[in-house]
Amino acid sequence: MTKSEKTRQFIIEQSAAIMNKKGVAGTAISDLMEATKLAKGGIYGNFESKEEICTEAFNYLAGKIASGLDNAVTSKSTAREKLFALLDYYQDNLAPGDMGGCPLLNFGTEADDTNVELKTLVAKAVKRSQARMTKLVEEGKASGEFKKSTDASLFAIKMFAMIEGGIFASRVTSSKTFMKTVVDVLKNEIETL
Amino acid sequence: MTKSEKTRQFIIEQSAAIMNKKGVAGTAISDLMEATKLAKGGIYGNFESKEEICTEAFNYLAGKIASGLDNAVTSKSTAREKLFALLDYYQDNLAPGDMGGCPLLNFGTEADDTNVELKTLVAKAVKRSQARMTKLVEEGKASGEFKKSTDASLFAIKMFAMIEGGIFASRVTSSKTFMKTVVDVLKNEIETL
DNA sequence: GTAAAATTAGACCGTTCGGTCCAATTCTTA
DNA sequence: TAAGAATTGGACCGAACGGTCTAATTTTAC
Repeated sequence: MTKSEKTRQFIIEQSAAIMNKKGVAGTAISDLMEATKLAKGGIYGNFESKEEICTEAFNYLAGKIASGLDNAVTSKSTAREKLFALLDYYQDNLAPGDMGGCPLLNFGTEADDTNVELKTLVAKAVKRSQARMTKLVEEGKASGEFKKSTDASLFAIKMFAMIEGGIFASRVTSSKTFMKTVVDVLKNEIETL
Repeated sequence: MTKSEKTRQFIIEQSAAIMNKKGVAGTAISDLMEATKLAKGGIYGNFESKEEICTEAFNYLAGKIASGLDNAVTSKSTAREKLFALLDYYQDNLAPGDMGGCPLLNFGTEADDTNVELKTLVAKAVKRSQARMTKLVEEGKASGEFKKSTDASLFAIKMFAMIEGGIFASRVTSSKTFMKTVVDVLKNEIETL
């Protein structure tokens, strides 16, 4: 990894955290200069535009969450445990107030009326998230843990919506109980699949 | 209603639609000047700051939705019908792509790390939304429509999370099927309360 | 170690930002 | 309808915006 590749990655990571909190429009290049301790030339020597930084920042965050989820999930053996671990990951890493919240939600709500390319990127990440959940339920059906009559993708959609809604409500009300309630409800429903 | 009161209200309404779509940070005063056909003095003669416009814009949108929901709900007689009407309202008015989406979600996700006062305002609106749903379920319990064992506020939290998550997913993926699925799931669950 | 290549600092650019201010206009009231 | 009050247009302000460019520095490769 060459020096400038490291610098580029460093800029992406710092920018991602800031943009996830302040939004893309709310983040100025000067914010990134401050966070990275780089001057303007250092930023624009590695990126063509703010747009590019924003795209890479989202991809970085989405990838980080994806691997975090994969990590949490693969350490478990049953489908039930895997779904529980997935829920715990969302609850512990995306809902708390000190984090920026869910990047899908943050970038998605900002982009949906303003930035077609970013919106498309977020839409794909949403579908991947759903697909991951669907797959876990399917696994449970295949292993005999869950009923064959369970509609995996239907439950995945429901679960995804509740998680994102729960993260939103928890963050805006500054209370983790909201997200906890949502996760508990989902865990109870998983037991009946 | 004096002239300037009308102008003020007009500015709020125009600004609300724009800010709900482009976000607060993404909306410039020049956008509001263009939309209202007013010059800068016309705007700042009626408001102290962009912040104030933004606050009023959110209050306007939240109020509009609240009265829209009240309207939809009061036209029905049973609790089941009222909850269905509420769901239909969200599905028809907040999820479609040509609308700006749910203001709670839009203003909330932007404000939660950047604007404490607005965040507080959104949090209150979230609680009112939940309270409305809780009340409807409670009414159903009182009338004998729903089981006495139903946890009204628990179901309200679940419903709220699913609605907001559904709106988000539908908008970012540009497909109404997501929201439709969520609403159908909720309607089925209401039948079992 | 040195020369060439890549990278960065920071002055600079035109534009746009939120906001002020006063003259001109438009409403209000009698 | 005339005088006074309220409202608005638009020039103006300093600051901040995203982005460019070049000279200086740092990496890299030999």
